[in-house]
Amino acid sequence: MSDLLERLRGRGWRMTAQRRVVAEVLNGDHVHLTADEVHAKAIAKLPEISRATVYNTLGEMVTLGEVIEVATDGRAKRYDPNAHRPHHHLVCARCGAIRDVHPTGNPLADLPDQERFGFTVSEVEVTYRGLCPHCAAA
Amino acid sequence: MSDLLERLRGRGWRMTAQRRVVAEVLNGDHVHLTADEVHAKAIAKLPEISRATVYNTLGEMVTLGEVIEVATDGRAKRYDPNAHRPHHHLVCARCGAIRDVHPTGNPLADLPDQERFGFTVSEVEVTYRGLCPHCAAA
DNA sequence: CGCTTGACTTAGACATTGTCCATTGTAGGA
DNA sequence: TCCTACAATGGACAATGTCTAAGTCAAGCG
Ligand SMILES: [Mn+2]
Ligand SMILES: [Mn+2]
Ligand SMILES: [Zn+2]
Ligand SMILES: [Zn+2]
Repeated sequence: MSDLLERLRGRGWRMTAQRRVVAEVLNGDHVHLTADEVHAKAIAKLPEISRATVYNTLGEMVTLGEVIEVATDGRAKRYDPNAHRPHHHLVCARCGAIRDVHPTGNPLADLPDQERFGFTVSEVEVTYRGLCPHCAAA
Repeated sequence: MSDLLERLRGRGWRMTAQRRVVAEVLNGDHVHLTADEVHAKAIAKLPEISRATVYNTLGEMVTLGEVIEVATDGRAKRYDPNAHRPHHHLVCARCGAIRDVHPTGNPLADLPDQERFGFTVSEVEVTYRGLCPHCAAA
């Protein structure tokens, strides 16, 4: 079952049906759902779950570092349960499909000092864009 | 004056006071304003300019490739007049300050074939995050 | 077990960001 | 100067996200 759920239990969370369902919906690989997509899938399992609870629960998971917020387009944020293995994203410009990718090399090392403007740089986020096999064929 | 304005004129744009003002507001380096920030600055020069016109004009500039849309946070898109020199971004996680940066190396080359899942990858976008000198001092 | 209580959920109002449309205005050529 | 196609405007609407007041319930305790 859900690793995510186990970790949350271990953090002293009160276990409610709503939180269980949100965690279940987020289970899996290459999962990058918007809050409203999570809500829709959650409703299928627990019809009375509210939008506010989905937003609250996702926000808490992010705060705990168990879920990552990803903003690949200028639209809705996406929620990514793959929080414990650093990775980047490959996005289809046409259909929006998103895959986790693990580039070689360290982009942080590619930013020279004189390009840092005195910033303390701690993090880097890489988004590759292109066409997925299906969209490229069309 | 505005290079941007010159290029737009060259593309056969009808020159209106509104378009002139939007182009003026976007003039400069390291400029990454939201649509509503552009609107606020535009109003200071031309009080009757409407929000819809600012959105329209920005959208047209993006379509023409004279301005880039940047989505560094999950909030409002930002509009970047630096469209003719490829670059990436360095963002202060605290105050939101954004600088253009030019990393060495090519991140596209760092994505191995087996990490491409059959995608045709054409573009890569890198966002560095950290603290600007001012925020790091506080 | 069945209370108690503070944490959780809910519905819906509200905020922000962005899009669309019908109407009015005007830049630029004839 | 006049015409007209293109542009600007205000406001309705849509999508996403935040907040609050009131009701509900998980879980620790007697
Ligand atoms: Mn991911
Ligand atoms: Mn830029
Ligand atoms: Zn696709
Ligand atoms: Zn800062």
